[in-house]
Amino acid sequence: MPNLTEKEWLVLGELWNSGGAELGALTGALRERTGWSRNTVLTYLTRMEAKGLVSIDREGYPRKYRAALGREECQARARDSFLHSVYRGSAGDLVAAFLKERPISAQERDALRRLLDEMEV
Amino acid sequence: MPNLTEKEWLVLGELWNSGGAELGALTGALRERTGWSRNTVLTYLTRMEAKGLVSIDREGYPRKYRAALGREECQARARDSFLHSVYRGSAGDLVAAFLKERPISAQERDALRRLLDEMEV
DNA sequence: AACCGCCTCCTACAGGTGTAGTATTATAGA
DNA sequence: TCTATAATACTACACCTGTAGGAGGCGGTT
Repeated sequence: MPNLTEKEWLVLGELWNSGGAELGALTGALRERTGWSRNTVLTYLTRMEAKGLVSIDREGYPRKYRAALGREECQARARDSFLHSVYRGSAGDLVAAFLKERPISAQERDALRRLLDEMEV
Repeated sequence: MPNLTEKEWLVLGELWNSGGAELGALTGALRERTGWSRNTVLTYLTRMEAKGLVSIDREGYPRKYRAALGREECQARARDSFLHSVYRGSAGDLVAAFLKERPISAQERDALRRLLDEMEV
């Protein structure tokens, strides 16, 4: 499974949010961010099925389209590829860069501190 | 400038490391990770010049090939795109996911704590 | 039964990416 | 100066991606 494209993340994002949808609903949900025609959405779905990213339930009409992989799993793959391509494997540099650039909330800071403490052990 | 591909990161990585190189040296440096022929490397270089990623110094022969953008700059773009596509903008989630998965060294942990403390202000 | 609107299938097509082969040119060494 | 070798230029080609259009099927409404 190669990396997902930006558009594929959009499609999967809607499928994860909705837990699966029919074409019309999905096209509607994607309209704002993409402006895609129904046919374009359908092309994505069928191509993504061939890649094992989407599963199409062909019982019933209209079909039901679902994400074939979990969000976590896809994120994990994407992290790995990003870490290696962009930061040559240095997770510390990567995390520092994100933290420096994107101010995060106090709660998130605390959560991260707790995370660091747990790692201590 | 669209996102860099994995291979483009490899090419730029060598150019950043070496500070610029001639074709033979670059092909050699990439050989282990890619196995590319000289021609393939050259194709990357000329296409990447067209995209503004590489600058070709045509004074002298052989040419000198250099990265046209800084590593930091490219990483920043990549971070942004990754953050939005994969974590829908939630830097906290993203950082937590990297930390959970990749154990980092004690020094890095301390560095991150200091970073979090600085952010406090 | 006919029609309308959605759904699905099939087809298309341009531009990008990965990976060279071939032809030509420049250079350095014999 | 002739020549092997490296560098460059030009061309190729298959597969992927983005983005549909057209034709026909299905089901609910008159």
